[in-house]
Amino acid sequence: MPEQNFEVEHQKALHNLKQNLPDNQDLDAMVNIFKAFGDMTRVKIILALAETPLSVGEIADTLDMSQSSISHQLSILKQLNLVSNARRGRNIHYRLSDQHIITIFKQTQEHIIEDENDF
Amino acid sequence: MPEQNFEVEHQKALHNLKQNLPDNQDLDAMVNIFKAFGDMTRVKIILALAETPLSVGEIADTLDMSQSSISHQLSILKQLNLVSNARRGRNIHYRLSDQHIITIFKQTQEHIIEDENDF
DNA sequence: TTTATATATGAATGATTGCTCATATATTCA
DNA sequence: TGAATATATGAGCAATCATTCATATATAAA
Repeated sequence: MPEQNFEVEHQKALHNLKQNLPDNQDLDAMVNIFKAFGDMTRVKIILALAETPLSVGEIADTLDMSQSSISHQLSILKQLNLVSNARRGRNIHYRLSDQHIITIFKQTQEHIIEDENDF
Repeated sequence: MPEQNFEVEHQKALHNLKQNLPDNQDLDAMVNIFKAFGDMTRVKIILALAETPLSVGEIADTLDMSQSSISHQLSILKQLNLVSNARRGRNIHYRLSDQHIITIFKQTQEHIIEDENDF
């Protein structure tokens, strides 16, 4: 009876899930990063910074958005350690903190592409 | 003058960025997926489904949340093709659509872990 | 067919969020 | 030092969102 075997395995997995509920605190950090990625402005900022470090003004100019708006978003990205900044002359240049970010984006693109092929 | 060289390269990159603005339509799909990942309930659902397919009721029970709430969230995940479903007896079982999702989560965990090591 | 069970769905609501506007802070230049 | 420039920040507002509650739908069991 393979059908019953499946059911037994399923019940075991279900029981394990209830015991091993994923830790809220660890997941929180992940959820916050995904929240940061879940906004078009921030994604565009990240993609721009993937090409070259940029000042706040350059980003605002490139994305055709207000300085204030960009500054607000950068402070969110900075708080999450997704970007870092340093003064350069009279500007402040931002850069990506690490390359994982781009890997995550690429991985997501692949999911989307596979999806499109389903039709 | 390496300093000026840097500046020239930077100006080139900046100019390219303005011409090659990332395509809104493509990015939209990505942003929507990240939005889906940017919620604790949905992340927990996904992590649970990574272990085994589950019915709506089983998910609600495992996460200790209302059936309605879980059902609403599942419909969001389904619309994005992140999960699929199929009737099994009197229940409806949900499963992850593809394994990319877990890869993305793991990649994000690695970013977080590297971050913690900075202190 | 009637009843029970599982899931889906729509409206309402409180909370979160992204932008704008005004203004504060900080650094450079004259 | 004083003026100009670049960035940051706080309050306010409209829009989005996650949950709840009530109820509809659909399948299975009796």
